[in-house]
Formats: sequence, structure tokens, C-alpha cells
Amino acid sequence: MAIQLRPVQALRLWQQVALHTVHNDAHDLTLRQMAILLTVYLDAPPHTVRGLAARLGVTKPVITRALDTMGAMKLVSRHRDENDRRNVLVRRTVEGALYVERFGDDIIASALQLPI
Amino acid sequence: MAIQLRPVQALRLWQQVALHTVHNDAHDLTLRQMAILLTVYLDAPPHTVRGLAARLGVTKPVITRALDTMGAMKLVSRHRDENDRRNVLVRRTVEGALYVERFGDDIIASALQLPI
DNA sequence: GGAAATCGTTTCGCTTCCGTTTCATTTTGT
DNA sequence: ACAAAATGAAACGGAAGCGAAACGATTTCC
Repeated sequence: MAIQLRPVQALRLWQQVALHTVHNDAHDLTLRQMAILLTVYLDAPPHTVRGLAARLGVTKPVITRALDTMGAMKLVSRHRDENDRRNVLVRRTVEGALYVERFGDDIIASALQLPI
Repeated sequence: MAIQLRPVQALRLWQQVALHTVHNDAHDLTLRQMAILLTVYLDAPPHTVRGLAARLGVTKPVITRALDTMGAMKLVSRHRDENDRRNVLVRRTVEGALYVERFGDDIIASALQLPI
């Protein structure tokens, strides 16, 4: 059965997660960075810079910069593709998986407290 | 009945909305700005700079700057409190209400398409 | 083999956001 | 009346992101 949200529930959910993230999250990712992170962790690999740029509808430098930032945070890692050395493959990390998992828990907790 | 999400559903929902927003939204609000906007539109007024700062757990200049930005976008408006002229009251706008409404629709649409 | 295409990165100038501090205005308390 | 407190905005220096263009490294295509 599909997840059906009423408008106030949908907006409340987003508000609560946003408030919680602003309040407690040290990483302070932008929406673009979050979109990249979740795509790397939810979509099937491999993930290339070009592929991520296409998925988000942004230019490649946007991806490169986001990977710089999130790489320094150890949320993702970069590796040369040995089959085609022009490519860079973005891979998950233990820290990133933990971060994404906790973020999902926050969403679930907020959803449970939504008004009926 | 409460809204119950499984981890993959919660994360997929956030990913889809993030991707959609990055792709289509011209405003490009930060997470803090979004938290402020939704609080103004969902919580009961009046909304002061100090109150919003406390709600988000950030300093007042953060709120002031966010209101500058979102005021220029006409998503919120500022008015002196005539009862206590030290206060500034943040109010909703027609444009802002429309923006929030559309954002809610995006969340609902993404939720409907979640895997079971 | 060599030109062309592809891929990710770097550079450039610009804008925006950040935290901290300082300031002007207004209200409160005595 | 007047000092103290409270409120929001402005100033400051620093960090990070943006789009566009240019750049090396690698592969593809004749």
C-alpha cells in the first residue's frame, strides 16, 4: 500500500527533519550534497561524476566540489576506474553509511510523530 | 493511524524530493532557510527573530540574514510590532504560501511513488 | 599512429553564507 | 528621569559555493 500524506503532514515532516538536522547535525550539508549522498547510497553503483551530474541536472564541477567536501568529511570516497581510467568511481564509506542510516532514523521518528 | 516508514522508504523519499528540488527549484534555499520558512508557515504566529533563532537553535544574525534573502524573494515579509516596537514580526506572503504549497505537493507525489 | 572526443579537475571572478562583535532603537525597572 | 536590559540590524573578516571557461589525462575512431 502506497504512502499517502496529507499536505500538512508532508510539510510538517519536512519541517521537523529540517529543524532536527539544523539543530543536531555537525556536517551541515547543502541540499545538493545531500542529493548526491543519498543517490550514492540508494542507487545501484557504479557512480561516476558525469552520471551524478546528469542525475541532479547540474554541471560536473558541482559534483567535483561536493565530492571534495564530502570526501573531507569521509562520507564518500573516490577511486579511479581501472577499466576506463578517465572515470572516477564514487564509493560508499563506513562513516557515510552510518550517517545515512541515522538520517533515515530521524525521518522515521519524525514521521511517527506526525499529526493524524 | 501513524505514518510508518521503513528505512529505505524514508531515505528514498528524501532523495526524490531533494533531486526534484535541485532540478526544478529556482529559489535554492538552504536547509536553514527552509526550516525558517516552514516554521513561519506551519507554526502559529507571531514569529519574531528571537523566537525563530530559539526554535532553530541558531544566532539572531542567522535569522536576520535569512529573512533578508527570503524577503527579497518575497517568500516572507517583515513588519514592526506596534505593541513592542523592538520586535519584528515575520509574516506570510501570497508568494510564500504558494511556494510552500507546491513544495508540499512535491513531497506527497514522491511519497506516493515509494517502493512498498 | 594521430586527430577528435570524453572525463574529471582546476581556475577565474563573483556571490552568499557563516560567527562574532558592535550598534541604534525601544522597553523595563527603580 | 535614567540606568539597565532586550531586540534586531549592520559591520567585519573568513570560508564555501556558484557558473563558465580552460586544462591535462585517457580513450576512441579512422
